[in-house]
Amino acid sequence: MGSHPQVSFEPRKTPVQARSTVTVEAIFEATIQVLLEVGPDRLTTTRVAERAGVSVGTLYQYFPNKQSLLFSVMEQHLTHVGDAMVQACQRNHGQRVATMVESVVQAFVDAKLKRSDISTALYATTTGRKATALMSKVGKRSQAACAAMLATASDAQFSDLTFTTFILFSAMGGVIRAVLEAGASPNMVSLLRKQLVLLSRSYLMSVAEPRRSRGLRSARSAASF
Amino acid sequence: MGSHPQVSFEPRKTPVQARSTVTVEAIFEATIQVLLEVGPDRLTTTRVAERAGVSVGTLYQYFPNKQSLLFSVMEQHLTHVGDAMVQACQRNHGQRVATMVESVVQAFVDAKLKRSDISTALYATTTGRKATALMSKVGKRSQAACAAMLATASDAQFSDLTFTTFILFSAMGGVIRAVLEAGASPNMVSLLRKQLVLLSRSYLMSVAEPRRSRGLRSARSAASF
Amino acid sequence: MGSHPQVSFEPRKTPVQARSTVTVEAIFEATIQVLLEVGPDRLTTTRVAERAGVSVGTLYQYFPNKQSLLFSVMEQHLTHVGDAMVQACQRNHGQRVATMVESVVQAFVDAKLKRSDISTALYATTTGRKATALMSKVGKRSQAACAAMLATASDAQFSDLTFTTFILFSAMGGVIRAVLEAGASPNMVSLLRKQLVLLSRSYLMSVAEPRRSRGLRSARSAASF
Amino acid sequence: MGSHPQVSFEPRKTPVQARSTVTVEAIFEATIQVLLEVGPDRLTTTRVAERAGVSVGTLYQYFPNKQSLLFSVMEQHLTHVGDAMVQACQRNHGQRVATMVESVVQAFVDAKLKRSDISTALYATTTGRKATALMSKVGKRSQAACAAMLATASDAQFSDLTFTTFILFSAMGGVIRAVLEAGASPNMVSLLRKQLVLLSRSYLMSVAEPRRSRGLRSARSAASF
DNA sequence: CATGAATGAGGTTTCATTCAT
DNA sequence: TATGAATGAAACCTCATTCAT
Repeated sequence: MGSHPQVSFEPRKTPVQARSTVTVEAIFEATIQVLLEVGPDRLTTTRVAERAGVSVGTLYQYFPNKQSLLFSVMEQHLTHVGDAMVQACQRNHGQRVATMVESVVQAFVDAKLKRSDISTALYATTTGRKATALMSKVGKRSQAACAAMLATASDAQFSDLTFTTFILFSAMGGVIRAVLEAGASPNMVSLLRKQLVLLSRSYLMSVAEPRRSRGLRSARSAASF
Repeated sequence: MGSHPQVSFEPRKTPVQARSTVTVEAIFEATIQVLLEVGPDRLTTTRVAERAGVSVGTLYQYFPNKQSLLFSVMEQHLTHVGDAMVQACQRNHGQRVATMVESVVQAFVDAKLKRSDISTALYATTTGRKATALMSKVGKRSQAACAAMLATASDAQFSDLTFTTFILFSAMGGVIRAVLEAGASPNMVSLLRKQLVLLSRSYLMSVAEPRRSRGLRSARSAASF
Repeated sequence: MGSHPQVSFEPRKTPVQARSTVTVEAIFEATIQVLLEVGPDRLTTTRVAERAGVSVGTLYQYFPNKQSLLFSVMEQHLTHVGDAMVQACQRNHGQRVATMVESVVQAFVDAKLKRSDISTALYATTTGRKATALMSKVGKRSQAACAAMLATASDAQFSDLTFTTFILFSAMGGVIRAVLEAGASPNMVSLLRKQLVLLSRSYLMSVAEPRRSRGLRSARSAASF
Repeated sequence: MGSHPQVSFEPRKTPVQARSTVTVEAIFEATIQVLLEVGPDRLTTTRVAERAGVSVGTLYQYFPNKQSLLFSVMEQHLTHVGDAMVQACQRNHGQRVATMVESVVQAFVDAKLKRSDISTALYATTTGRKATALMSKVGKRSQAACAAMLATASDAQFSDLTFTTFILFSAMGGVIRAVLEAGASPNMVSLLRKQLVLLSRSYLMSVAEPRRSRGLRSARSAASF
């Protein structure tokens, strides 16, 4: 069956000089704006260039084709989100599960909402093998960091963290997406945080085994909520 | 910000005659196939018609434009899934939460996986306000049915079921999507079912209040998993 | 080293219906005209379509790309010329060399000059591997026919006809090309014919061995220099 | 009919300084290479500059536009070939026709094959009035030199040398071109030389009148067929 | 003088949609 | 009603050329 073949993709030149960096940044920003304003179907390279205040030619100096532009924008955003997640996870090694969950959810929601326009714009762009692969790759990185963190939980232990974090992140991702697509109002957001914490914590606890080594009361009973 | 203006949309004629139904069905099927084979960007009405074994002209007899075709395909699929969900919910009024969860997850996974090709194909098409609106609308129907069901749970009661089911379905949707995009292998699927049950049950229990009226053991302690 | 990669090439649909044939013919003719008027560098598909009185879209229904259009025009012309040559050769089996030469030169000059505009136009298009390959292929056919004919000459025999006819045709081709590019006036043309006959006949006789079976004076000794 | 208008053309500055000469030479060489690697359609000034190890700007210091670059490359090559021919002709005044032919063919083949890559590359560039005119002009010079030489032949005399040499050179040119395009193998080349000698000599003898003053056997009667 | 980022006109190609047959 | 040839607006992308640094 099909595989939606696509083309090269590597950005054409890495902008080293100051002017170039500015240009590329403007193009990125313009892409988001156009995406939000007219939608992905009617996003044209000309429109993006126009909005960025450069000529099409300039755009094509940095991106070999339209796909690569969209891909780069996506990559940048996902990398930002991923970085935030990884850091949050690293900061919480050794904590109790509840604390971990709190931090990770916090980081996730913050990262997504900081530029919620970008997140929203990109949902419409998640097309094609490359995009899926990228999302998956970046997802894996966060999940791995999270798994590493959870392995150090002081009050629980897990048997298949790779799969568990995959489920966890997919679920969180689905929820955030739905909320953003519904148009997130501020108080919706605070509700969102709470629910994501509940969702994540209860799921993790339900798949956890109590940590026996400490000879204390079962971690499970500790999570007596 | 923008609003991605789109065009008319209603299917052009209701296929009452037998032949029409066959034709429309062939067009639907062809759409899915083309979507999977060449991707949404390169899906053309001509290609779909060709694959369906009719001429473009004929296609345009049943759908006023390309968008309406895609919209109809999506609608049909989502309606199928929605129906399955609603029925599953109706069948489980008055049951215990655990039973409800089991049934709903079962119905959801079955519906999505029965034609997982369609689900996958459509993820690539979820574009534009209309599509989002449709998804939201169909989602609401299922969520409402689910909420109605949960309200009758014999062992728990919930305070904000509208919001709770929204979160629940978003989470399940996110997980299924991730699994399908990762390429669902059969044993991945059975794992999926179990995890979705865990995820859903633990979340619901964590937001439930025990049903006091029946004077029985607290529902919460019942969820002692 | 390089190979000037090119793309597909097969004409897109074979025009079976009357209308289509007319359209394709118009496009061919328009191509020649544009080629002659503005030269190959400034030949654009839009211009060709315009001149042919159809829309660009129509042009692209029959030719997948610009190259394929030019290629087809070339192919048609070369095939015509080739056919003429082959027929001339077949008509002269068993004749004396002088007669053969006369006929072949006649056919060659006639074919090239009948639509000298096309010949001229195409010289500017002989670019890329495919084009060279086509010329070579069509050339080989004529050369083979000529070789077959010469093998039956009543007054001479040849040892390496493949190579001999290759040289012969290359030489004739070079001369015709030069004359056309110089802008062939009518009396230039009649001179051309005579010189080509001289050139061809003297070359052939100089590489011929006398046909011994007839027991007459050796043709070779006649070519004493 | 059309006239393929083109632009200015004179190289922008005569490279007197040593560095300039080196640069220009590098650009010439790069042009050939690019021509051979990607073909004339995809030859870009940027690519040539890159390959030459200079910036586009620099290239434009020496050539006012792309055409002029190609023209210059062609001119240089044709001038080389032409010089070689003229010298060969001058060295053979007063010789017998057979000797003359031998020398001229030798010079021609050597000149073309010394840088057969250039010859091949340029076949793809022979486009536009200017180019044709240049070829014609350089051709005329060689032909004139050859005519002058033939006029001094010790064993034959010719009535219309201008036309005769035109035919002769066109024929030789056609043959060399065909051989180069077929991909000249070394032993093909040696065959080529012999055949060109045969072709040229027999043609010249067939159009020659015997030189009566020397009272020898008539060359014409030898061409008895 | 050299550089190479920026320009933007213009070329190629696609594809939703119509309409005469 | 079905067909599919024709349409042409509009998208993508290239590349000769300039000019500020």
